Amino acid sequence: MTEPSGRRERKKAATRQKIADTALRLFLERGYDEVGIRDIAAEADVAVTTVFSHFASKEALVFEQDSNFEENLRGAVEGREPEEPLIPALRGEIQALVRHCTADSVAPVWRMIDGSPALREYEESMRLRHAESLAAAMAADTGLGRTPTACRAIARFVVDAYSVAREAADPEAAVDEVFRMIEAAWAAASPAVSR
Amino acid sequence: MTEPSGRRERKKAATRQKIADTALRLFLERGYDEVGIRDIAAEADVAVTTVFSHFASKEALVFEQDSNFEENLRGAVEGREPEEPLIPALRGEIQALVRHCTADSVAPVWRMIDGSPALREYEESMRLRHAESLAAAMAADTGLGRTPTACRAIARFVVDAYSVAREAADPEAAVDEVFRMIEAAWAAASPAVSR
DNA sequence: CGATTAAAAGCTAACTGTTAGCTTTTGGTA
DNA sequence: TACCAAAAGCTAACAGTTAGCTTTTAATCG
Repeated sequence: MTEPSGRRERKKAATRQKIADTALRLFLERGYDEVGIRDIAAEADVAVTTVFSHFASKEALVFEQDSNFEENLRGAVEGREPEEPLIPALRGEIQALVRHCTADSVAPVWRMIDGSPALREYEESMRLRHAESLAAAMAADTGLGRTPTACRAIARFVVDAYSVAREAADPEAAVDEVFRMIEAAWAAASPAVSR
Repeated sequence: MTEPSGRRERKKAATRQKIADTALRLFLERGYDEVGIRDIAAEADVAVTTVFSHFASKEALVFEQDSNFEENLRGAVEGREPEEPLIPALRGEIQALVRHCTADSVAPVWRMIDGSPALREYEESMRLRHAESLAAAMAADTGLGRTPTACRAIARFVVDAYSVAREAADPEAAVDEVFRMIEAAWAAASPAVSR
């Protein structure tokens, strides 16, 4: 029960990275559906079980870096200045995320995702988990003065904004458009307005 | 290319029904994860391939009757009186659907669904398809005067209302609460208000 | 240093949902 | 009756995933 001095963790991380890199490369070369787990394992020179000890599923191989989506959203709620309004903070976060996924450097990856129903489904259900986490963060902020139901609804709306924007012709404008709607919904959920 | 006189279709429907009934019974008896497709096929006395010729997946066996969710939503948009406002019509539909799934008679089924991550995911992705269909119906109604992006967003919000309400303590009140927010969002998407 | 422990990786073999390919049965029609 | 096409069946496989067990190896301790 002492501090591990690093090499083990580094090797583990290296293995993980090698698997992710190999998988992504093969996916882009041959197409997601054309690459099996056994192919990835062979090419990365690891056992199949090792792949699954690092990634929960085949789809997870594609979204390995996006684990900070959730954190970022929660952070936008928890780490904002006192009296800084919530919705614009969230809009900023979503705007940044949308900008990030529409960047040219990752375009092939997103084209692949859009082309695979399995990956689209996986992404949506991932976003749902993010929405639940966001709702929890909002519900924990007592200063907001909204019901848990309103928080859950807004959290979903925010994640919807991301999804809708990604398939819009002008994603950044779409984020603004949807957030104007969310702002209104948020205002309508204020206790002063309801009834 | 003549009119089939019925028996064939009746037998087919009977087979389908028998499979669905058997599956649901086994699921409720033993739990969703404890029942395999091969078990269902054996108990219903059909081949495994027959199960899949009637249902696209194991999860679909659970949601066999819910195919009208989509129709109902589309119908609420397309089949309403001229000048009848959209949002209340949709609220009525969602309210009816929520009431339907919280009825005592189907409670065990929904308890089962809530207990299985696979089923919850499947349901959510089903609802997403419904939202897309709803968005298309809304976009087709030229009288609404909203952008396609706004339609897509509202369609998702409406489906969110259903999901949020289902997990709320008082589902029907939650529908009303979320729809007050949706109403505001819809108003904010009006061309007159944007900017 | 050598002994020990536990994490990480490997191997094999299976399970489960799903599909392809082909044959048999059966209702409907000419 | 002969024939057609839909429905159902059978076998075998594929692909993702997991369980069970063994081997390697980084880190710790006597």
